[in-house]
Amino acid sequence: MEFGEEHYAIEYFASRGYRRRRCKTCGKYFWALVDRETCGEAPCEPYTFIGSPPVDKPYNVPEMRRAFLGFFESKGHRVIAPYPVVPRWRKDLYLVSASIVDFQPHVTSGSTEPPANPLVISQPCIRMVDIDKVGPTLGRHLTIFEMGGAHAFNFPEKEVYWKDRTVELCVEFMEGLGLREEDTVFKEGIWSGGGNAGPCYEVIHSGLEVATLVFMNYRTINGVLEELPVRTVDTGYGIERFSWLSQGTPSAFQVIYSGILDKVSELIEIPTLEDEPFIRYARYSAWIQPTSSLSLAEARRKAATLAGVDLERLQPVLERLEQIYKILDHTKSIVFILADGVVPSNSKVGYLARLLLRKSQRILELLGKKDILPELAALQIDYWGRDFPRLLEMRDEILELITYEVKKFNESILRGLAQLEKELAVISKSRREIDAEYIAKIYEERGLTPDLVVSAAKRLGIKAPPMEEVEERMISRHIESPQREKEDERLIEAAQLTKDLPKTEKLYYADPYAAKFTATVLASTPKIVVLDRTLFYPEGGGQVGDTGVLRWRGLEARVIDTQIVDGVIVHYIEGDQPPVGEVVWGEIDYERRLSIMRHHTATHILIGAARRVLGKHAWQMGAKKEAESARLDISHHAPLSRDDVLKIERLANEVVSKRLPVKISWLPRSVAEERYGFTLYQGGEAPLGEIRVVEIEGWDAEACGGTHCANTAEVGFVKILKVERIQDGVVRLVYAAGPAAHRYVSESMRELESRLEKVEEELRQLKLGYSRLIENYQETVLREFEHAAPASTQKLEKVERVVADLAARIWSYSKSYQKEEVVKNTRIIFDFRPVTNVVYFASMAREAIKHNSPAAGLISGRSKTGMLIAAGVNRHLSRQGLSPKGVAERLGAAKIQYIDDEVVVFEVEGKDVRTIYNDFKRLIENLQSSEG
RNA sequence: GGGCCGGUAGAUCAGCGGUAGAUCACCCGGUUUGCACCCGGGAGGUCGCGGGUUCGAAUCCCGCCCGGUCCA
Repeated sequence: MEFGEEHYAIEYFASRGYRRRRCKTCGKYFWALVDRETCGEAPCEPYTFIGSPPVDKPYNVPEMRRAFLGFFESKGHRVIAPYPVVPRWRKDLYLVSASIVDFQPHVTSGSTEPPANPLVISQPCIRMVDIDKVGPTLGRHLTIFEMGGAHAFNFPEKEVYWKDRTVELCVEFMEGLGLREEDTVFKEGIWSGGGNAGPCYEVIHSGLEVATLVFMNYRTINGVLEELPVRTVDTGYGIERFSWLSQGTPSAFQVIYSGILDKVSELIEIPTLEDEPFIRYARYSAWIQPTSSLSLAEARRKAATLAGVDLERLQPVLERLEQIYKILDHTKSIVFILADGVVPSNSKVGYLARLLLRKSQRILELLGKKDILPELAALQIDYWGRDFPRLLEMRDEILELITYEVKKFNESILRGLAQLEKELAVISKSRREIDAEYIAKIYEERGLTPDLVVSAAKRLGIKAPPMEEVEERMISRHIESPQREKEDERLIEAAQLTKDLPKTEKLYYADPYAAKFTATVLASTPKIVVLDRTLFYPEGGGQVGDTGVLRWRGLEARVIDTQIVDGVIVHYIEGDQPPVGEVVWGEIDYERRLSIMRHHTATHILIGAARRVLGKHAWQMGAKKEAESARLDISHHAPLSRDDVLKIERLANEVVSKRLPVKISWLPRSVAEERYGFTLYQGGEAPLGEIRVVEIEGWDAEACGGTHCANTAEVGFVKILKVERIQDGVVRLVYAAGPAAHRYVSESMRELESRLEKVEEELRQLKLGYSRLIENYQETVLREFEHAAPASTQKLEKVERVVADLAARIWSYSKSYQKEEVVKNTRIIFDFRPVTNVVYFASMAREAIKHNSPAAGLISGRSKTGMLIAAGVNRHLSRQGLSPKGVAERLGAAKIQYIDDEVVVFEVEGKDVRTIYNDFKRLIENLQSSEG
């Protein structure tokens, strides 16, 4: 693409006496007041501002920003507050890379009014493309910079200004700084992007490109230029570059970060360079342009040679400085990105945040300062937060995310290194060398940077290829063809049918509670029906399409799904096919729709709750609202704790019970953004035109096209059913609302109950089995015990102890005794045991009465001669006058086998168990009543 | 969204077509009691899930799930 001279030869230049020339070095055309052979842009010429700034006085970045905004404000532009660096209003970009991005595509396409016209903004922009050049080029490349954008949008009915005025304003602004017009060069250029294109001027001063003036007035359709209805003046003034120009320091970083450099140097030593050679080198730094055929080292050497400085002497200090510059730049980018609620992850913008963090952390580790990243970030937040308050608002969250991410990174590296060393140990036995391919593979698989792999290899005495070769290898691995997107076949079919049809009238917005309507059939196939108007909500914004029925002349079609194609709503049907022109009577599945609405409103309630519980970094990453349940994906770095979930659920239900009205309003985009902020775009980019804002007052406001309850109370009840981590940095909540929630809760309770019953039964069986097992063992021991009479007293005592211990265990584990009842205040415990033994029974009785209240125990068993009984009376009970001896007498003991303070074991004859128990019980009852 | 790597005992990992292993942690015994002790013994595994190939699959193939990583 090329634009002829006529696109650049403007009235302004003619009247001022500018001439068009061609640069001897780069061959590009430029316009200038005075005769010159080259365009003047480095590297056609070296920088001339370094060491001798052409601006009246030094400006730091905030000062230059104020000067810029102030100038254009005085020229009738309204100052607009900067937008976030993460463009949630569009999905084709991860980061805002230019000020015009703020107004694309809605304003530049003409579908929305700009917030002001003309307007001026200083927009922080982030570009990752030149990340590897940041540092060595001394500030010409940055990942984050402020683009001073003066924009005018020219509509057919309203012209604001075009090329002449744009150039005039530029010249005037620069002259205000003391930059003489004679030294300024306007280089012809072409700008294109996003299907739009136009001519532009690159504004050069003292070798540096300080601004670009773009005139966006074409779109390219199949390579052919076509005029746009809205012609946009898109100017970008490099705020940092103007500041640099005004101070003439060797590097731009000295200017940009002057406000924090002192504090940074307390954390990490920043070397100083002998001024003279560094200034000379810096003037030629534009020659540092590493490409695939020119390595960074070679580019640096070239600049040093041209500057006539000894690179060998400069290099060690220079390299350290470059690393520090990188850190300064990257940490600023990080805090801006994180301030907009990005959570580092392994995909999309989260990955870019992670990339910056990891690159920074690696450099710090190489510099021996692996712990200071959060502190550096804090310095950046506190400094830039003065001009961008949202950094301060997010301070704690940003630092938390950074600390967490660094921790994860360290773990990942450690894990990777352990693995690598093992592998290398094997390699060292045979080959004793690794190749670039291997190093690249390790980086891709485990994230270990080449320098880590090489140094690990060297420790083991393995040869590694030079870095250049590795870098080349890594670049070449990524030249792969992009994937083609699969289109939904159903939608293709629908698109053909709907191509020439008018947009469907959406009845569901007027009254989301309406269920019945009539409409005329505009098109139909056996599978698809298009009506002139409909109540059926088409799938969109994560809300599923409606189902229902269409009826006419006694015929019927079941609507199984609803979709929208370019504004035309398509009903997918089963059954009869309505002819075109037929008036049909439609009814949506009302209960289903109501449930979906409850789920949709619940989703808005939940995202508000999540942001309050987890932090402002919690953004909606996706959502789906169906009839049975809904799900919401939110960005969050850590797994959700049970407590987090409970809090979110509780907050959500509080909002439900507060009966907050859900208000719907249609607002111009800029008004909505100003009123509600960019959290509007939870659901991603909003369609062009006015924004439909769904607001739960004091809680949540989102751009949303879905159908909602009129009041949060209708949601009824929100229950989170499941929480899962679906991706690094993203957690998913699955939940249900209203009757659907009730169904889930009651079903799961029923299931829980039946499972509990099973478990209890199993436990009972297990205990029984266990006690039976012990008892069997017991029997063996007891037999031995009985036959051991002639053995030594010592041995006998030992066996007795074992028996007593076992009895206690059986008692405490099984607790499966026959009966427990409380008579007045006394607990009576009764058990029957198949195995009889005096010691065993005594222990059992003793266990039975271990309570902090009056308790009596009765253990009985059938012995060879009759019944063996053990009775226990604990001290709480014996205080009331009942002694073991007394019990034995009253129960008719034939022979006392054992007795102590608490327990008595005796034999009885001719009585059954029931009688003995009743006697025992009466004994205690009488005792009580006589006491009372 | 795509590519690559991985998922085997509580932890870290080996095994990669023919009876599931090592180290640490755990339990028992001994030894020691200046401190990642040592010695002997032991318990612990639907080899992520599902399907296929095979006489035979942790191992090969396909699909899914989970984790890591790189890229957009």
